[in-house]
Amino acid sequence: MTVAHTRPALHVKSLGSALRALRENGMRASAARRLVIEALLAADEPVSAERIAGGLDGAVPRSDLASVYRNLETLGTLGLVRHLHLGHGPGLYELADGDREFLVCEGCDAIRAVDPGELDDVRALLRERFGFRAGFAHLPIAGLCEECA
Amino acid sequence: MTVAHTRPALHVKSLGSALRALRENGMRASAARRLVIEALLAADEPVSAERIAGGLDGAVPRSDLASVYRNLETLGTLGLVRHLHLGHGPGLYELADGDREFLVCEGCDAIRAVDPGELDDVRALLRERFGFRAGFAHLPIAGLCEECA
DNA sequence: TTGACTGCAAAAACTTTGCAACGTC
DNA sequence: GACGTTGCAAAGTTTTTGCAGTCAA
Repeated sequence: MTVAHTRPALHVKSLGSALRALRENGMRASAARRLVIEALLAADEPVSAERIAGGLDGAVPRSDLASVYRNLETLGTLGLVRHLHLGHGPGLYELADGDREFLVCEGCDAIRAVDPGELDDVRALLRERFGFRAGFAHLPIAGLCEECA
Repeated sequence: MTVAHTRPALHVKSLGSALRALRENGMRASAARRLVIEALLAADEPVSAERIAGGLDGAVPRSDLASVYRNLETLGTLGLVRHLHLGHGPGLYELADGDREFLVCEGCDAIRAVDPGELDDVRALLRERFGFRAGFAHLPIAGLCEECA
């Protein structure tokens, strides 16, 4: 693993483009990796490693959990996959082209996904005040939704 | 555990006030609970359950890890203790009167604590735009600090 | 005296690692 | 053919649970 830790997201649109990105970085386009990418393409929301290995309830073939973790990590360092924590429970993963950011309600656990632009002035305010570049894709904004407040 | 899940923070200033809050809610002021509260008073930063049970390097007596977890949970439902996640690693705990909120840099893992008022207009913006009451004490704002950006 | 609470032990939940066999380049 | 990668098993880390005994009210 000689790949730099932080990379710009690569915006994967298809299995093919992801496999190409792997090969361009000197890694192999193995069957196990194909499966992880297919699962993430099939899921329309962030999913756990366990769920990917389980085949997303039949949407893709089941696979080995340890390999799934290893490949999520590998794909992450390439910038193809992003790791998220929405509340408790296991870590979740999504393709990096899903550029949404998240608000989670700590009252009812509802997750609201918003497009990146919608948080730009929140980001601007934080940058101006603290010199801090905030991102809400890995860690969401936590709080209370309208109903729970 | 018949206590409501969400409560206003109780602002514990001393061991005595915390024990009083326990008794007023029909719970017992046991030695194990005293120890957890003493540890949190002694720590000047969020600490893990493991570290509390370990006695904070001699600052307080060691105690049983399972009981520490149980009591952190209990004190949490009373609003005396808050549970935080700053990055990876174990969950952290602090007294609820430590009302600071956090920014964590995902580049260098630096944690910056800020006073609650400093994020009020970020909060106002989020409330206006999304009807969402954000809080950054349980989950911090993640991003990149000035040096890492 | 009563039953909430404890400490210990065991297990559950999540993730990582070691290693021989395998499959991609 | 070389070696990156896999699948299985085992272990690591963090948190929860069961239970008989203990202690606060």
